[in-house]
Amino acid sequence: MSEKEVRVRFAPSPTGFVHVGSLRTALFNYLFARHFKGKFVIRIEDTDRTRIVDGAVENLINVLKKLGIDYDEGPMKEGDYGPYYQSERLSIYKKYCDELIENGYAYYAFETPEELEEMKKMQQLEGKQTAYDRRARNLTKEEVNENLNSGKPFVVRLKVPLNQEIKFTDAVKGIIKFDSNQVDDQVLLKSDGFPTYHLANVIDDHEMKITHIIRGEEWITSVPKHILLYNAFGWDIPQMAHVPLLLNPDKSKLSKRQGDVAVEDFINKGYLKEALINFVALLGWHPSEKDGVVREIFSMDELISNFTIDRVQSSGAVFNIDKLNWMNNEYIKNYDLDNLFDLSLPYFENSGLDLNDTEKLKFILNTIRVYLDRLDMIPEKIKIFTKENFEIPDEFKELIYNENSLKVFKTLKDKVENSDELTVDGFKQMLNDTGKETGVKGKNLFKPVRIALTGEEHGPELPNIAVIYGKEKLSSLLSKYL
RNA sequence: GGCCCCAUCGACUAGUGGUUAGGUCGUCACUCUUUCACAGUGAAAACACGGGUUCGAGUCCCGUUGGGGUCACCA
Repeated sequence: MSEKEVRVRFAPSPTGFVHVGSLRTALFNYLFARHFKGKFVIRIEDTDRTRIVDGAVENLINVLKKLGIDYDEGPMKEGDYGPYYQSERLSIYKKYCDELIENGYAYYAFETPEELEEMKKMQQLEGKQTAYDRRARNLTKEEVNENLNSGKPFVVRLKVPLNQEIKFTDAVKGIIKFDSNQVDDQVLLKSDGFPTYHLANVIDDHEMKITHIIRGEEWITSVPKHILLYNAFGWDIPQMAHVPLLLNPDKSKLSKRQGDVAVEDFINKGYLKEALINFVALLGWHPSEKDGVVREIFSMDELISNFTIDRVQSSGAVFNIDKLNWMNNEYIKNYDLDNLFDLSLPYFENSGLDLNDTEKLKFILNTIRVYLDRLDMIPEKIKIFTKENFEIPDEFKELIYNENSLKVFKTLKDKVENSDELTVDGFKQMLNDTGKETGVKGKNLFKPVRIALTGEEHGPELPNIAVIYGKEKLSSLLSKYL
């Protein structure tokens, strides 16, 4: 057996946003290709003209790019096996489809959608399984020609051989068998001249020399049709790998009904690409634990070097947003501050803070990053630095308006005003000195100061807040209570 | 319902015949921090069930139950 170059493909249909399930499939394909130094192809499955959404392809490529998933061949990146839009390959499908008919592997059918609907209804009424009853197989050559010549709309259907066992080995599921009698005479070519997924996908995967098909588990039941087609053409069947589904918390197939599924939404909410990739990769896949070392955080390069199909889980994985949040926070805490700042800047807009004062903004970001699960939590977390003329909540009034606190505010204010530049350590020192000089300590020292400065009981480190405020604001706030 | 797939803590998973069944998220407690968070330590928490095979099954086989997917001129 000669070593063939690994070629995998991600074959989405351009119907709009990018589903996280699609992202996971794309990622697995990408990781697999990169791991084996092969090629990652993107092919657009746009054979359903009714579902095409403008700009969907651009959006898709864009999202993948944003997340660091690049491809070798596909839209806007022509390779040796294009075109990569199925809608531009119609003549190829036509050619092969004719071949199938000629060799008796497929046949013309002329039922109208209404007739089919009627048939289905009858089957349901009789309590039978609904499936095409293969009636057009009985048409004589003459009848077929007559229909064709009269311009009657037609489809081409797969002529499924009866009483056969169809068997294949899936790289993640193992051996899977089907009874051919259960397989529908699937439509291969629609009446509008476009192929269905089944025909197009088999032809393209062959023509594009795809070696491994990595896709979602929902495709398993259509594999027999594909195998029949490969056999009819006399082609080699690529290695199949059906990866488990991503699930809602209730274990049903991950859907929009139960929360966000659009990758765009996650990006907009301020999930970092590293976190998204890391998290999604770990849904249904996990490297073996080498020497008992267990890890959760992986860079893209580490994912690539570790990724193999045999480590893919065979059962579905619930999309656990809590863990994503944790992981995103891990990345936010450890990210290079300058890079994180670039990503964060949009979230500082309309905050009232001076966007040109990057040093200050970075300092603020650095003090609040530990609280951020997502970048879009920034506005909420920086409110504390910008609010004006806040009221002291009733429950804290007693703590603020008393003799001790008065002493503290007064002393601290003097120190602040007499200081040179305000620093974290400097303010810490002032606070300590204030405690010593006034005799107020512990909770009675820190809590009133915090509340006087922020109006809130909890928040970031006091000295950081002081530095962010600056001398002027600090002393004017303190003055209010004197 | 037919067909197909799946089954380890609430979730993600490690485990490939001999383990006190390990880790991560989440939960709870304690420590640290004169706040919250972070960090650290610890706790509760799982092999769906029933039969085999075997000296020995979470690991292999069969069945049951449960969950999921799919049954289009959509992908």
